[in-house]
Amino acid sequence: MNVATQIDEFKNTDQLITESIDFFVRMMSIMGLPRSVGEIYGLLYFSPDALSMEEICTKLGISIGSASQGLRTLRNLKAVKSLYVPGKRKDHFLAETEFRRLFSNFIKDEILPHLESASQRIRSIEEKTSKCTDDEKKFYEIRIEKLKRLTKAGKRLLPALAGLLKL
Amino acid sequence: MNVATQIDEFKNTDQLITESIDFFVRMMSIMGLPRSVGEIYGLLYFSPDALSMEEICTKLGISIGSASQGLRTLRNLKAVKSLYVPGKRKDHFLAETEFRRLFSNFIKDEILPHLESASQRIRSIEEKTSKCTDDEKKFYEIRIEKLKRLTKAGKRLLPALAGLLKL
DNA sequence: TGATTTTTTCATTTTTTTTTGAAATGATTG
DNA sequence: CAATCATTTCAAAAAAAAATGAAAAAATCA
Repeated sequence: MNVATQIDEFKNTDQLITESIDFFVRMMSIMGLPRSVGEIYGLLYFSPDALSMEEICTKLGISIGSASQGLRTLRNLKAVKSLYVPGKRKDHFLAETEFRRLFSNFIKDEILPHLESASQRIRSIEEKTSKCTDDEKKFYEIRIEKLKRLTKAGKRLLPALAGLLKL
Repeated sequence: MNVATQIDEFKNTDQLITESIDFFVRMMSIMGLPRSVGEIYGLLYFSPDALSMEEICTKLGISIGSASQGLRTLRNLKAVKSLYVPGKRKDHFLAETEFRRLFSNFIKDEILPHLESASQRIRSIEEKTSKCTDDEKKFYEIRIEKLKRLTKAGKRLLPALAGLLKL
């Protein structure tokens, strides 16, 4: 294999990783996660070998602080797992490729808590209608009912959504 | 009705609106929409009468720029409709309370376009594997297949999700 | 245990997003 | 059609979010 071919192949894998990073940066940003989180996951997703935090920093050109925080986020979502590599001291990370689990964790951690507190807030709104006139009450109660149905539907549908992702 | 009662009732409705704004600011922020958009929708959701932009600015203490931009966003999502009020020059706004439509517009406008461009990006990733060795190719192809299934499932499930929201 | 390496934390800086409001544009009225 | 009022636009300011990296903490080794 000559040098030119080596360079070609290097560039090729490199471009593939770049596209992967681009893909996941956008996907994670839809979920409201910072750029660095998408970059790390995108890098790991197409890495055959587990990478250390240092390698992640070097390859992505991000700080150790970002890498540490980003890996924590991904670990919490169960989107990466750390792997013991014999003879090496550093932790090594692999992408968890089951998106179903990733999304169900995202929904559980980031969305459902909001829906829970939403239910409380609706109850608090409901109390505030007690002193209204009957006409006002009627108007408010219809809207409150809609909010209740919305949160109920959300709590029911969102976890089901993750379950449907049989990939 | 004495003054004390009037004040009580004013405060009561006021608190109700405050809670409503709080509710929708959080909900819209899950969808990645700015605070002001949630504020406007929260105010309109519990307003029996259509409000002008000026009234919205005054009641929320936001600038006309924010109100104009926020109303545009909400109009695009079909989350508010403007109403002609006879004898008045200004436009007046009412909340659209069918959440199903609101979410399906959100998915259509904000999520599906990303999924479309994701499909293209996956194709681009696929091309980059052509020069890899067979072993590498095998590894990459499995992951690419997973990405394809993910975007396919997304395109199928997300619109269905909005349809299931029979409120 | 003490020395060395790795990881986390968090105050500070940088970047990005949102808001503001004055000027431009558009709409309505007499 | 000129005058007035309403709305949009957009450059600049303010606020919020994310990234940085040095210091602290934790883990590993000999």
